[in-house]
Amino acid sequence: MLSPLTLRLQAFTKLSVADREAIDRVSRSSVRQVAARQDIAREGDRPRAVNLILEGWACRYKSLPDGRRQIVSLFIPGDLCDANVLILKEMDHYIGAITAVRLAEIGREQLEALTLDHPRITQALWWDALVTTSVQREWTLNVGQRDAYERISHLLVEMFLRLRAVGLTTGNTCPFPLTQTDLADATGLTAVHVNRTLQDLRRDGLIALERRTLTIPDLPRLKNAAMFNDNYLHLDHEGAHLDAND
Amino acid sequence: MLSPLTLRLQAFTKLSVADREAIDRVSRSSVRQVAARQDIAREGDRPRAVNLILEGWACRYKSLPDGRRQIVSLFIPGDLCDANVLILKEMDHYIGAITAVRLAEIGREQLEALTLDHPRITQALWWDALVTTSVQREWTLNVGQRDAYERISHLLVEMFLRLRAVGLTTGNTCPFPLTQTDLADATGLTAVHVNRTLQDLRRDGLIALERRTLTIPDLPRLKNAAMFNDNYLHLDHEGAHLDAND
DNA sequence: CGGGTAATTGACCCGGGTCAACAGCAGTGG
DNA sequence: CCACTGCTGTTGACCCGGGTCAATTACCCG
Repeated sequence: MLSPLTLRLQAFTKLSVADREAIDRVSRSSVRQVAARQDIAREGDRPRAVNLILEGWACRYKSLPDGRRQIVSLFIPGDLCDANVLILKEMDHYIGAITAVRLAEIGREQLEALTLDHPRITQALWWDALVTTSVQREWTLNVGQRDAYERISHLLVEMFLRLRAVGLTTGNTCPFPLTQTDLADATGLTAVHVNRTLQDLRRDGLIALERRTLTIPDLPRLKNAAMFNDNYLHLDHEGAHLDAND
Repeated sequence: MLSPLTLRLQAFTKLSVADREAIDRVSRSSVRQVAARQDIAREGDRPRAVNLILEGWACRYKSLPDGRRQIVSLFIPGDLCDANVLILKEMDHYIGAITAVRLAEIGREQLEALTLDHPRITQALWWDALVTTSVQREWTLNVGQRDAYERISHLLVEMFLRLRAVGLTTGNTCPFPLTQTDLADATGLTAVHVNRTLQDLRRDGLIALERRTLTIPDLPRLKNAAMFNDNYLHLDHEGAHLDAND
């Protein structure tokens, strides 16, 4: 049973036993529990640590002075919410817990030790950072060009695939704790319209979504509706040439 | 006269003479000229080099199967269009020239040599990558939450500030080579609506824009209209503690 | 001067927003 | 066990920001 972070990084490269143990050690170091709907970090804070999500869902969000709010990223177990990798002086966004969250705070020294001793992990963390940015670009496309039906479909497919990559799906089902208001904030729609669009998706047999559980009866069909191209997730084991030989 | 990249990185940290010379050397290594409106890199390509823009404007864009197109980033002199820093296997987006562009292709070996010998540059490149991602998040917010008037204002302010940081403004004026169609693709609006909104901005005395030249008579007022918060550009010399001591 | 790209305008329409009421359900305390 | 509270989801009526379509009008460049 591998940790979610290990599973995630292995989408890029196979890690050695020593690599995996190092990750496990770091994951157990400084664990923090955050209640649902609480902020994990605030805009204006000085970044203190990289947060590794161990359990639960979180998000990155930004807001405008008049209260409009945009969720710009979602985090699931195995995701690093790089609090800007300790280079930037000040957070320019919030990180908030959606469900109750268990996370590991990885300090600067630990991170440096980890990367110094484990070049494959360093590479894998780079991969992780690049993929995160790539996802952010896809979100810009999503919000900028897709209509409501495509946009919500796209988000659902993305989360399903990301959850599957860390072993958190069961068949064609996965947990989906976002409220319709959250979905609205993530897609740039209103909660009312999200509600109506979800009903359309259900009517068309593309999804079932109830009690915070999402079922996708026919993934290719939903992908199609979303114009989903998974190249931006870079899940195809691209660092194979670096694989540990054990 | 410092190169745009040096100027840009100095927003983060002061570089030593040796650092600057190393950057200059790399900037002169493998220079390529691309005509306006040509692609610099294509989706599906294997990334070959990091492209450093020396002159002209370029953009990163993604498109949907039915032709809808989203410009997700703009590049000006001094910007690195990391072609995924050579870790990812395949480009998930296009890079296109807006004007004629002169760029330097920085290969893997050169990049490694540069960072190995110049730790301050390594830090500065990290800063650059983080800021790029931060800008991407702000674009998601922009397209997701701001209305047309705010959205276009925001883009204009951002580009003005970025140009100013690399010495390419003159007073309250800067070059602005985007067509209204480009602006539309970058903001998720239609060209028709961009046209009408620009007229509103002109009527309100917030901008003058003609012959590819932008003038901002009252920057604070335009910032205000855009709900612009420049924290996401991280231009405040945050790596001061690393400054070269010469 | 001709041809092509970019900007502009008008008429009309629609996806999605707004407002407001209400229903379902979980948790909480008595 | 029940009443209360508050969040989440749902629905209807109506409206508006921005899209669509199509026709002109600059403008640029060879």
